[in-house]
Amino acid sequence: MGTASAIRVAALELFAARGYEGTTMADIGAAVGIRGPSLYKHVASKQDLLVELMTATMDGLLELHRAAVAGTDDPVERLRRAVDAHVRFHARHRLEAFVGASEMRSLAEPHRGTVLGKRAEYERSFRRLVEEGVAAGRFRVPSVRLASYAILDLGMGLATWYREEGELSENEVVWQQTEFALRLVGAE
Amino acid sequence: MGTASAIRVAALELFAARGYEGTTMADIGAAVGIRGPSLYKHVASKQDLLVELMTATMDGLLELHRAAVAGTDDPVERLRRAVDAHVRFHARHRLEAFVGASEMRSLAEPHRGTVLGKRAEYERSFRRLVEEGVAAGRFRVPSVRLASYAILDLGMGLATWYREEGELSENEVVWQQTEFALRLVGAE
DNA sequence: CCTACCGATCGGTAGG
DNA sequence: CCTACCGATCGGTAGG
Repeated sequence: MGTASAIRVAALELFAARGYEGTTMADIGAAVGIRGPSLYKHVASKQDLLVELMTATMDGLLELHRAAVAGTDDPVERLRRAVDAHVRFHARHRLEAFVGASEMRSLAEPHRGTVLGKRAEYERSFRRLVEEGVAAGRFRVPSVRLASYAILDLGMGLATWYREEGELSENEVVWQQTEFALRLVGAE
Repeated sequence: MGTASAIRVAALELFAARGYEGTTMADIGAAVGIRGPSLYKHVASKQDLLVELMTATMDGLLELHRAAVAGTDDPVERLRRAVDAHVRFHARHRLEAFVGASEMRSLAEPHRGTVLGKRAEYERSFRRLVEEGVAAGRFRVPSVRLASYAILDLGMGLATWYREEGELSENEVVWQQTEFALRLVGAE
């Protein structure tokens, strides 16, 4: 692993544990065995570390999402695959998801706007999946918007309590959350 | 409204918008029309503002929860009332819930341990409600723990996207989320 | 990759 | 409730 990527990993863990404002460049340097000022040979700034982390996270999530829903036309199966990708991503990238949700305020413009735009696009896509299922008579929900928020919240919440060392394997959690999502929309 | 409570309101809004570390005592003072140092006539420290905010939030949530489940023995109705209280609290106290979830790391010991203990107690109580329903044959869930986490996550997520000015009233959101929770546990 | 350092900012205190 | 100020800390630069 190169120094630059070791720095990114250290920054992610520290941002998650202490927050962006609570993390110093000296902290990040110490985590990879160098002094704070030496970091500037590898990264442009502390803010740049946050920008890269948050945009890469949203890009990765969107890419997985598009691949997941591209394979089939059946509304139930499309939602199932989208939830699978959503939950799996949040289980595998807990820290990224947590930082992404809690450090939006530390992200400067114009990057903040970019990330918010991608997040809105992701939400719209999920809403469309629920709409398709309703239109096809396969889902029954009181509100499409609330149902899609609820499904997204299942995955985001997971990022706060899931632990790799826990008693539940990733596949078990993914399966159960997918089941919850399908129950939630009244899938038939 | 007294100065002390105006200060608490301002601190809550600023902690939610900029984070605890990103908020200065001068910011809080400016929000109530005084200078930073003058705050110390009303509060002990910046940390004390966070401690009061987070403990009061968890105490309020626990109190509402206990009152909600005390009125009936029917498992379905008990869960319905608990979810109602949970969702309503998170709709009415969005900022408190958001700060409570994102600023745990800024809370110093021993208060951090106290708040974590209360949160664990709250989670256990919800888990027990789901267990009761399963034991009575009224719920069908693959995992009691995951189902209760999922229900709790519905309310916590709401704190990030709910807006009082939005198109959905508090009662509508509460009703729909309660419906989602009951679907989630396969209530009969 | 380091030390030395700059300019700015912070929480909190002194003293009125 | 204020100004003046302390001691500490921060992100980033200079210069090697």
